[in-house]
Amino acid sequence: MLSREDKKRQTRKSLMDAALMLVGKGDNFSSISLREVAKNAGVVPTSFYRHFTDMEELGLNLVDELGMLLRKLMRATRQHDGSFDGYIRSSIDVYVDFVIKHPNHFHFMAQSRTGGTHALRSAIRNELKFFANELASDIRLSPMLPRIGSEDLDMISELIVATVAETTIDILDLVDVSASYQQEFVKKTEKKLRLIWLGAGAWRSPE
Amino acid sequence: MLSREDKKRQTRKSLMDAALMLVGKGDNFSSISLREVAKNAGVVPTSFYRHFTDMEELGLNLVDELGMLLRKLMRATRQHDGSFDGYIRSSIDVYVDFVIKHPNHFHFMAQSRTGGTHALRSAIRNELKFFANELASDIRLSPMLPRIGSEDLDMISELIVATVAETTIDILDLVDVSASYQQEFVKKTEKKLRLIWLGAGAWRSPE
DNA sequence: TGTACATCAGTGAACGCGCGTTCACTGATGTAC
DNA sequence: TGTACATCAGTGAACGCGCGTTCACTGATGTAC
Repeated sequence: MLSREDKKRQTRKSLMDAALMLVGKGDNFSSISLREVAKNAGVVPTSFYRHFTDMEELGLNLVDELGMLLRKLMRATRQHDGSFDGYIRSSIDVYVDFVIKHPNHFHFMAQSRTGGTHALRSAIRNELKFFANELASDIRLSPMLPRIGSEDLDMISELIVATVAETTIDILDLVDVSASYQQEFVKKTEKKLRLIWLGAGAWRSPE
Repeated sequence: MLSREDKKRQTRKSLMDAALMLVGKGDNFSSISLREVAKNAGVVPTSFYRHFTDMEELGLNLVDELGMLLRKLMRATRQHDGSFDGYIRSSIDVYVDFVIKHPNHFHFMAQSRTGGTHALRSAIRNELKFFANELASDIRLSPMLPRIGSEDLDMISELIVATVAETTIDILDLVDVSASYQQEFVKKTEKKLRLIWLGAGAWRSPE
């Protein structure tokens, strides 16, 4: 038997999942109604208030969930086999699989990053900033770019994260497209990151 | 005296401007109501139907307007003074000024690219594709990257446009920030594009 | 273990409001002669 | 130039609907003794 607390957690999860499902279906998070969310969670509209004060608070909790996913993604990316040549390729493969596995979260992220309330936008910006910082740390600890200054490493990490973010928008629109086209897309993305990496290798920070 | 046709064009413009204004104010285009738009255009809601069948059609016309702006931007960017070293820097300056001058159109673009209806998203994707193609043509006609294959030039142009698009999101959030921070931001953006350009210079297309 | 009471997640009725859309209309502008 | 008619952008009333939010409630779970 579930405790009262467990049941509450479960309903809360249902509400968040219902919102994500509606986003995945094509609705914009900013125009999803509280009543629609409650209905899809199998609960009466007034129950919503037992969990969130409004849709924005639910959204902020979705950003937290997204943050946890991104951390999971980082761990997965770090478990590459050490061969540097395959590093970029395997990272992209991991990333594409990850986005395809959690499309709704990434739809929500892409949407709310540009179209959410101020609080939502800045919460998402923070997550992406964190991601870029982690990437910079990884590079810093590796022997890959020894000559780059710390500030420039941040710049490079931001550039990589931005490129990945742009790619994500395309991946999400790629769902209903042939497998061969998907493969071509992954190849092109790989080229873009290799080119950035080439530029980073040639980059000289001011002394 | 204005002709009936002129007056109609004027009202139509007011409706589109009203929608843009609401987007600039922070509302999401996908949750702006037809009635709100009509009210802000100084017209009764039913008048809306004399001009557009629904908000999506108005949005598609905003994309057309955006397209014209982007063409104007290209022309402005091409009028650089020929010195290559300053090319990237002056392009960025032109771009930042341009976004700051038309913030509402760019807010609309950023928002609807990820959060609009299918038709809106693909209309915007086409505009960006056109922009990238024009950029690729310019590079192709210049002596800047003679060794790059045509397909790879497309890839590089896409990468540049994607970076600019990401930057745009930041510029739009930069409005209420100190001028010195803005300057620092422009410098960082310049570095990113220089790094891509460095990578492109080192890139070797497969024979 | 059993009883009496407290907690509180979820209910259901009700509210006032703005929504998109319909319809018949008005009256200024445009056209034909 | 003047008259008679056609066009059509904009009006205003009306509709049914889903919205967010309030409120008093119910009844299962949890706690104290």
